[in-house]
Amino acid sequence: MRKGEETRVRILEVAEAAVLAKGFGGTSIDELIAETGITKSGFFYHFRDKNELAKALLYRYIEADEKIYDDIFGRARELVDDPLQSFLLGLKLLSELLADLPNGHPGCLVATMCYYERAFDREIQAINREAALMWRRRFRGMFEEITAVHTPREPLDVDQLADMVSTVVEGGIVISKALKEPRALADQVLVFRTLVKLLFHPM
Amino acid sequence: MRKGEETRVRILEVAEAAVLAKGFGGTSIDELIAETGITKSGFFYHFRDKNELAKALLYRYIEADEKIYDDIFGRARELVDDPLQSFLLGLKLLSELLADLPNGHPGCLVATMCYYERAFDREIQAINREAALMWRRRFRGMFEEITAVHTPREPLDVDQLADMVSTVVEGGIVISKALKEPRALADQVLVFRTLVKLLFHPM
DNA sequence: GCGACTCCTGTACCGGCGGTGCGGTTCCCT
DNA sequence: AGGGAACCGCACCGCCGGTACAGGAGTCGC
Repeated sequence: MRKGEETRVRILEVAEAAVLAKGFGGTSIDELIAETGITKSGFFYHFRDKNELAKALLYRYIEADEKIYDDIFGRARELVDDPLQSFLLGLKLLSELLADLPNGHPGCLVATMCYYERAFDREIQAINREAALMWRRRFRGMFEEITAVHTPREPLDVDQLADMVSTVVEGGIVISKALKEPRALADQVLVFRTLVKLLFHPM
Repeated sequence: MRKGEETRVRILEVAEAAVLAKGFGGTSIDELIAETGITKSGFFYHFRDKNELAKALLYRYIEADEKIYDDIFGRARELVDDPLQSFLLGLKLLSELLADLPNGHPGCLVATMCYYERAFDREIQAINREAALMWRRRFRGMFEEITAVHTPREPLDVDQLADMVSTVVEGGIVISKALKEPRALADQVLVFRTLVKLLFHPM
């Protein structure tokens, strides 16, 4: 890794923590450069403006997020053959991972950007939309495999069912933060897991 | 209503729309007073600082939110005797209400404040927590009534089940905003409704 | 060894924003 | 007529995002 790349990553790390804690508008560049140990000029060498910082943060976050899902559900796929059982195991692993976060989930950058909407340019909104669509595609694929083997007790649109995974995670993060109960998120994932299990439970 | 109260409410209305659209940090006081047609001094006559504006916004929002839930689930309770059927009807009515919002759900202020955390004082965090607990109490009451009559096919904690309603709404809002599909929120509520129906479906 | 490029630092400056302070002024209520 | 509620007007502060530009240290190929 080149030296410039190192600095860039360091800025992004500091910025991600700050943005998730205080929101994007609540995070000042002065504060970021103080903690990173560079100057303002240095910051603007790496990012044209705050908007470009947001973009870089989002890309980084989504990439890491995708990797986590790849790992968890990939491992679940290896361990269990049946797509339903594999998905349920994946949710269990996800729940455990979320429960093990020391200070609770730090928050989702996609959600943060959603609640900042008009202050950003269209490109960021497009990235955000693409992230949500990636989640949808991922879980729709799983539900398609499941419905190929198991008949749901009630007919449900696979896209909507897939979105429900994201909904539960995003909603769980909000409720968890509001309640100041870090466990809540992991619990919500488990409740959803039980409901999915019931949906495909043989008559 | 006194004249001062009128102005105060007008500021709050303008502020709520702006905050939900651009986040709290992205909303400037100058912008609020321009749209409200008062001066900066006038604004600070009503609110000591931006923090107090946030508090007033939250109180107002939560009150309106509670009223909506009271109306919807109160009406559902009148129309149907069985607590399960009544709750399912309530979710249906809620879904319809959400689907009829012309530009989609404007966003939840509680969630906005969650993603702004450390920038606010403890009081606001406490109000936020209280809002989430109010939701929990409301829906736990309903699930207790339901479980008194119907046996769930899987044992689930009533608090966690109650939180699931808030989770689906909050998560649905985020996903809906990210996808730029206003329908998504209403659909997620309906998917949740189907899952609850299955949970209490007789064997 | 030289030039070019990367990766910054330093300094100066701008306008917007949150916020303070304080001296009016208008209008309604008693 | 007096007083408080509900503002207006204006001056001022420090922080923040952003611009502009000059310069310097290290690295690389030639």
